[in-house]
Amino acid sequence: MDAFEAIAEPNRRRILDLLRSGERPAGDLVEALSICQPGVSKHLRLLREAGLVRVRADGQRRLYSVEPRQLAAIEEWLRPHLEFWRGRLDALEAHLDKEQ
Amino acid sequence: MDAFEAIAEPNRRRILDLLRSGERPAGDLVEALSICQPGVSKHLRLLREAGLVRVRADGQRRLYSVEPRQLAAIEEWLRPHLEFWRGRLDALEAHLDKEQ
DNA sequence: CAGTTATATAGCTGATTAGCAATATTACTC
DNA sequence: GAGTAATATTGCTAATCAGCTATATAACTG
Repeated sequence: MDAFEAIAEPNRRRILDLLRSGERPAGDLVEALSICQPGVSKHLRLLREAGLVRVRADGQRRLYSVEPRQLAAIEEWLRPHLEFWRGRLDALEAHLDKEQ
Repeated sequence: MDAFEAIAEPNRRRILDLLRSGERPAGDLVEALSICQPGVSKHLRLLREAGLVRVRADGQRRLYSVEPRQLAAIEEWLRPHLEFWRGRLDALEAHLDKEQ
């Protein structure tokens, strides 16, 4: 699963949101997510395989944290689209200003 | 299907890429995509339902173009993540500078 | 070592989906 | 109106996936 598919699922986006405040044990995420523990574990695995999170062991717990490179890859796809349209909006505004 | 799911599919991202140069008839996209015509048509429908493209009729052809608002919505989810990590990298650099 | 806690995996089910071939629709042309 | 071109819809199949329960693994605690 690539990063685009990984962030298509709301619970996985929520996990990434929760990890924005720093690394957290899997249990924290289970509490926050209203799906069962194995479900969260599976999402974490997919996120890891997509390169979006990292794990390290801390005793019997696993601490997860965001791996930002793949998020940057998504932004790299998105940026040209946004730039193109930002340009269009700017041009429209300039046009309207001119008409006043 | 929401915008996140819509851009999870490579052919749909490719369609959006192709539409960056302006509106195009569906047939152009079929030629570019190496999947069958009904397949492209279905992707276009999903993109439309996700609010990512717009259509207008031109005779027997349908001209598709990008609708940027939903792409902006994706960027809005993404931005805080990128900002957070940009901040971390900046802090790291400052730290390393200080140590020299 | 027995019990407990934290997390992962396996196995299942229902839902969704990407692809195709075939057909329908709509508009244009003669 | 008949034929053709462009696109959409239908109906199918194989694959994927999110969720669950049950079970396994691994680490800590007495």
